[in-house]
Amino acid sequence: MLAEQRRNQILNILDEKGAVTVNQLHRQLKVSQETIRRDITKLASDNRLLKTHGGALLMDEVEPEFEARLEVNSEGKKAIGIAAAELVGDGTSLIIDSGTTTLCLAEALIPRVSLTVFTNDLHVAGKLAGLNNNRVHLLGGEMIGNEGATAGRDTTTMLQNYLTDFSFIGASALDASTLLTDYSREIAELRGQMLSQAKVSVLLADYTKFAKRAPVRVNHMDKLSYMVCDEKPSMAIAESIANLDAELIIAKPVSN
Amino acid sequence: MLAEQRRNQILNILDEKGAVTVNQLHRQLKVSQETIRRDITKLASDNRLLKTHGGALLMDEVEPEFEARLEVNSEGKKAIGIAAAELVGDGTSLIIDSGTTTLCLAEALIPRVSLTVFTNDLHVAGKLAGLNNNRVHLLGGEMIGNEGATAGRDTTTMLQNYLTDFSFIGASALDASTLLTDYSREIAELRGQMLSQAKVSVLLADYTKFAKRAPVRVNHMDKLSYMVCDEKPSMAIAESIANLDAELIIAKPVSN
DNA sequence: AACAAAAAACCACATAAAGCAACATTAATC
DNA sequence: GATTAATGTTGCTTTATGTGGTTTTTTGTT
Repeated sequence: MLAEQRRNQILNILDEKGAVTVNQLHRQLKVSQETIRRDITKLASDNRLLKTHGGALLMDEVEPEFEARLEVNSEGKKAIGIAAAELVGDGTSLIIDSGTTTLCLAEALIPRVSLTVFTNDLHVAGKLAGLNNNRVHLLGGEMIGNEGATAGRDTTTMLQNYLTDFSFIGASALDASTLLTDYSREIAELRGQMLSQAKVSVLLADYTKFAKRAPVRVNHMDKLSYMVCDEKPSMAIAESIANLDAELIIAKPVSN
Repeated sequence: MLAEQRRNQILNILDEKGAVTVNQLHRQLKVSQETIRRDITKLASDNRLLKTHGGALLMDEVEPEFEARLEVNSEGKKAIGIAAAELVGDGTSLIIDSGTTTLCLAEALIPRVSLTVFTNDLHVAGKLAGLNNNRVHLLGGEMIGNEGATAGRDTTTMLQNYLTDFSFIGASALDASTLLTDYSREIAELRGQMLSQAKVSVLLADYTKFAKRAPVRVNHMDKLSYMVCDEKPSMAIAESIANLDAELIIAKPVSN
């Protein structure tokens, strides 16, 4: 039997049963367990099924875009969120950028009371609005793709009116020489402005963003006070951050 | 049985019953209590359920308030949304107000392409953004309560910059003499402005809003072109609408 | 409020199953 | 026949689960 044929058969069996084990397939298809594993790994990498310990499951249809991204290093992001939240006291004012890491920060800020929050992220806004006497302001503007966030001229214009105690910005790519960069001009400009509108500016970057570079540079990096990450960055990056007079905080992984 | 499969089953059982104990699952799924506990811990860390002493609970769904309100006359609101959407062609520009009725409109607008949308409702924005070449602009401003919407000075200021083909506004209360009224100044002002920033303005009001009065009046009602509702309103209201030179559209209930 | 008993949760360890990686073997392709 | 891709084998590592003992929470009773 052809390998590809066998993989199709795996999918068929899976469709019927909803779940299969490696052993089941090994017996039924008369190939070694290793081969079955390799098949499952391949099918999973093509998003045809869900690989799990011992076998595979049918994919349950979920919005892959946002959900999947949330899963990328979610432990690290949680840790960063918790560490960054420790900087924030009750009653302070914050700018919070869009993204999954900043969403973890928002999650960690739930216990705080009387926060004044400005954000361009719908999920962040939803998480903190109507809670503990918080005042949450959503930065208007054009919705960008499927991110659940706004950016653009309206966004930066509205942000100009507000000066806060803290700003927390996310990262798309960070390298030692160009520092922070982004894939779109709108987001890069917004982040640059967020940096310059707060007394204390904090960059949240998990290690998956290190040593990458995107086309548009983020300005005002000299306003940075802290960078929070989940792993020690390279010597070069650490030095660049130190040169900005910013303090590096390595978040300890959460134990759960 | 696969571990992951078992976890899914836990969620299914939980969905039915709303709450489960460790012992119950232990007996039903034939694994040790400790394993059940580990499953529950894992599921809880993924935010799939709420871990408690002795078992687990269903996560309280997003804002019960909002969900509950969505249920009030949802059939009527759906019908209104579909009828109102028929006014809208591809490529047009719209202002869409916040609320459950306007969310039904957004739902009904999903098949349209190349819309330019301005809205202060996060759910509406999320529903139409990143779809069919639409451009969706979120009106910034302060988040009001748990509504998932913005209002206030920033919102009206931003709205001022935009003139559209249509505006669709919701209703809190509608009676024959004062016409449209609201419970907060911010929302009343926003709705008034929405009315005056579009060529064609449409009021969406299901029958539960009829013959009610709230403290703050909505201005610019003379700009109204259509009112869409799910039941014939009283003679008095119909007359008031007619006096505004607006056309009354009674939406036919959807059959499903 | 203080206490005791029962239930549940937690922890550390043991074991079995599954996964992984390197290498060997076979089959297919040129 | 040489090269490459696919499969199988083997030894080691990781994960999942159960067990027994200890600690914490809950609950009922003074």
